[in-house]
Amino acid sequence: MAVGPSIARVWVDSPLPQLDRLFDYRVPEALVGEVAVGIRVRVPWRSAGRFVDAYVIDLVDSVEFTGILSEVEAIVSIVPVLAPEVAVLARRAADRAAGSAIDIVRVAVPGRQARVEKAWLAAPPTPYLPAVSAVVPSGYVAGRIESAISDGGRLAINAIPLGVEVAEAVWVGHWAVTLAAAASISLAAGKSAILAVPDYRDQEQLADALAAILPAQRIVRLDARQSNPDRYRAFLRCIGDEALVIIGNRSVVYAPAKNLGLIGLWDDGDPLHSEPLAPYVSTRDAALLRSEQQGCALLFVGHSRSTEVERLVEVGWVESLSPTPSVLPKVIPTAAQVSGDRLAAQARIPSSAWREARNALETGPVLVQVARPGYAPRLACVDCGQSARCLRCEGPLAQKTSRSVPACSWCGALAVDWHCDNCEGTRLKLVGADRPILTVGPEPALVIATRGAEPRAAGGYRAVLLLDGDRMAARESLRVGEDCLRWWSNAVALAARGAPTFLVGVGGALASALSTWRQSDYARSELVDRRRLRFPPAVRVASVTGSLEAVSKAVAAVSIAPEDILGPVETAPGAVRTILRFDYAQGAELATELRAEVIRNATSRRRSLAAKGAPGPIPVGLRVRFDDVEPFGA
DNA sequence: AGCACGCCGACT
DNA sequence: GTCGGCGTGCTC
Repeated sequence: MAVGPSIARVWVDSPLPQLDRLFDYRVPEALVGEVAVGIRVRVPWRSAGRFVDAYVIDLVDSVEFTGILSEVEAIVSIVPVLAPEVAVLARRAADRAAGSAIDIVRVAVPGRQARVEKAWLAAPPTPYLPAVSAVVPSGYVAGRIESAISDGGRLAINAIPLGVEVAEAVWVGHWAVTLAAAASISLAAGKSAILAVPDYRDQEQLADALAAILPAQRIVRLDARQSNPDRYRAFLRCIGDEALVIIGNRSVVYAPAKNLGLIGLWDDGDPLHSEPLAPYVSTRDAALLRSEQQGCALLFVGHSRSTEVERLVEVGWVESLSPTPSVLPKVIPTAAQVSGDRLAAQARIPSSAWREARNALETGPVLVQVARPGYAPRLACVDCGQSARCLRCEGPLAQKTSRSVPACSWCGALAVDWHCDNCEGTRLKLVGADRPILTVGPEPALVIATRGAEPRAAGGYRAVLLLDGDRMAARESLRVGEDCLRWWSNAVALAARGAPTFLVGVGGALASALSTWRQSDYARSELVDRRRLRFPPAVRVASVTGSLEAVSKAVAAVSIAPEDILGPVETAPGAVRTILRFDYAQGAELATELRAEVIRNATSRRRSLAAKGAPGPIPVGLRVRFDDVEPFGA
């Protein structure tokens, strides 16, 4: 007779903070041996006939709880979707952020799809997968990346700003090749790898780079763009015995990877890596926690360096690695000398840049990066749809405002008497953002793209113009410098080897950091400033939001003194926000105390049902957000 | 969230 | 006496 542990300890699937702990249920005779750690079950809740979903976190023989235990009602699925190490990670990440573990689990585990699950369970257990041979990463000191992966090391890798042809006419950034090679090393050693990228376009590149060196059966995509069945199917593939490389956007960091050997993050400074759902744990922080917990390697790869990673380098947690030999792209800041050409001066483009871009356009694609709103809609011929070009210099036409006469973004010439050079049409229309273009060919083309949405060009662009640098740099934000450097650096990396990039209208430290390609130095000096000003990531911050009474009460209840209490300021009608500024060493304790306040607020808050007739202010709960940089304009 | 428990004002 | 108001507390 099979006897198993008879008590299941579960996390119930509820957003209520006061329920974020283990609840014990007896495993009925009929389910002993079937109820397993990591599976979803259904348990009775509060009163007869009511149930909630729950995850089995532990199976034990005895329990401290002295009341009467209820029994597990039913098994939702026998698949252990919440791996023990992911449960531990969820607990630790939630604790650090004063949030609920189940909120992390909700991000980590996709919804069940019965049909998909049935097919997966019916499939033969782990078909044999082709072996993987390790690919040596190119462009870095021999053995450095390899040893980091085998020793569970942590590196901040400066990516090589070039494109690589990984298959016939398939070009990707060198960064993708580096991460793919790293994954192959891990897989060859029998360990899985998780690679997280900020967005879909990056994921495409990474998938291309991986496909070139790994069997398709070893690659799993797990991202938010997938349909629920696709996502669940991909998720289930991770729960096997074979080492896989799992790629996706931020939630992929919680994938149930078998025998995890490596976590790689591309462009950790991209705001898409920050989680908009409570408890707002960024991919970077989750990766740091998980790599430490599981002893796996951790690679941050980027063309520029975030201040957060630079801080980790300075405290010695992460080691910086630059390409050997160094690769220096040709970046020409053109802040001071504005063109002598009268018309080009109007558009504030130096004539040298203007001339080179024009010449480059004879031989191949040219990229023009513009700031997000304003310029972005392109002008096209009403009749044939071709993009409108300047009659004088072939530059892109744009409208400053909806009322203004279209003008050339390069030479400034007004597009009066314009005609289409394709069909001789004379009318222009604004074309909104049509489907995003991911790639362009090697033939001459003028590509105008908003920052962060630049297509990659086969063989690289012959010239790159960073047109709205001054506009981007003028934004009022704590992170404006590192953001600009990231946007520009990523665009620079799309240029062909030796092709020029012109940074228009920007000077100073930012321009020299870009032209000398020393983003780490910039991050370091930025961090010096943040230390002086006591801004994150030199210090940590947490925001506390809610009604004035709730926030005041919570802040007053904190026993340890943060360095600073800023606010409260009104952020919405009836809601205020206070910011606590504190040292890293205080983080854990502060999180614990604020968490207790959130729970206290949730359990004591009562709506005045008397005011039914009069719709009073919407009652707001107490919300705590750690490392919230939004108040700093990020 | 819901839902039961519990302790004070007008009632068959 | 007791029916029922909704503030308070709990969920294994």
